[in-house]
Amino acid sequence: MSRSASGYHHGDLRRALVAAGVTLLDEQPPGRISLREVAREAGVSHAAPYHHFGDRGDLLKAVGDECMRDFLDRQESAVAAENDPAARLVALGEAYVAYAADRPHAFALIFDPELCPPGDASPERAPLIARNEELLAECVVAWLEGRGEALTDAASLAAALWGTVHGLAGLVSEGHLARDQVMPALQALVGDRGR
Amino acid sequence: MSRSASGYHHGDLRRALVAAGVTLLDEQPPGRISLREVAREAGVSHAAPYHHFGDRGDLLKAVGDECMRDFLDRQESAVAAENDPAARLVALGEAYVAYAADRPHAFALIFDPELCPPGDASPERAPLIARNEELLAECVVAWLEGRGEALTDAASLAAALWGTVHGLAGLVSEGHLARDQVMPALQALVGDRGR
DNA sequence: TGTACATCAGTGAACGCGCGTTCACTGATGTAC
DNA sequence: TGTACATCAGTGAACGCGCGTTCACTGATGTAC
Repeated sequence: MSRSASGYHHGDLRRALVAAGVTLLDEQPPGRISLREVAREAGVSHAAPYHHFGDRGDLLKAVGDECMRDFLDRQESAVAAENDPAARLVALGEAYVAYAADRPHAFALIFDPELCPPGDASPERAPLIARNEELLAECVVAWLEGRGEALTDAASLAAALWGTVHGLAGLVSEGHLARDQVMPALQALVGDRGR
Repeated sequence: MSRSASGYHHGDLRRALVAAGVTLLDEQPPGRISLREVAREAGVSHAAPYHHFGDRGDLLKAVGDECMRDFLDRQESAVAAENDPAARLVALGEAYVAYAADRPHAFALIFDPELCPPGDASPERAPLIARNEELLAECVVAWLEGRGEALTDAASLAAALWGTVHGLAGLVSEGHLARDQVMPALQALVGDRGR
């Protein structure tokens, strides 16, 4: 069996390195994670990663892709767990903010314009980004329909609400807002206020 | 005249170093700005800053304070230029986003939890933060009053709208949203939609 | 007005450090015969 | 089944770099007499 569990030499070092990077993000901001430290965490020499990634930037991009996958999965699950359109929208926001609060450095990496420039997303990542925008748009449209409102500004409203959840996520993960202020804030905006 | 224009030795190196730091933020993210580079930019030896700041962190905090001052000033001016409550609120948001778009690295420094931890703001900075939150709260309350709405959730709504402008600012400065999508987004949220 | 002295902002050499990257190598694996 | 060979993932030494910080110093300024 040529591709057994412990595979060629290491098994699947590429995957192990990405996992090590994700682990390191528990403790440190992405800008401070070095290629050498990732290799150390994976139990491998500091030159080994060069057999799987072009350079430090490529490695961190792959780590960012992995985080993005997780981030999107959590939003999908949260939305799927609710039926009412307003509740689905709020659930998406809550999941978005919860990820940033739980994994602030992973969240920072996903949106870091230097390490993960949105301009040239990898072929792995581009569909995840597209799907995330689609998911939000679906939630916003369903919510407007449920309220019997016109869909004229749906796109602008989706942009504004993306801003809201993104900003609340940033403020919480940066320590400017307490996590328990988030739900009331979302409810105040999406709730019955402007019936 | 003992405290003349070119003062003691350098004049006012402390101020010059902060200004140099602000200049460097035009080109580089805060995490990559070194104390040595700031000294170089100010035309002084790399040991000189230690006569004015305890370490690199203190220097960057002072740079962050200066940026915060500028950031707040722009919001104050934008709000003062409008009379209608809704227009004032939108103007605040626009100024907030415009700052992030024009000076993304300065914006990042202001909110960087490592370099400018919100927990221990300097005596210079704390009142600026307080004033900024007050300014936003004033605008939200006036806007609600103008619409004849109750002020019950004013605080939560202010938090949500802070999230919105903060998030739009982040998304624009990180390259996920085009700047010209911001005004329509703000209008869609604050405009007449939910009359 | 002149002189001796104290102050202290800025200098430049030096330190130790971790980093990204390169490179010749090694040795385990898979393949051909 | 056994042997010779090719492949290539991982190694460890080495490189040059910029960094933060320390330290003895220097020299211009301000002050006391």
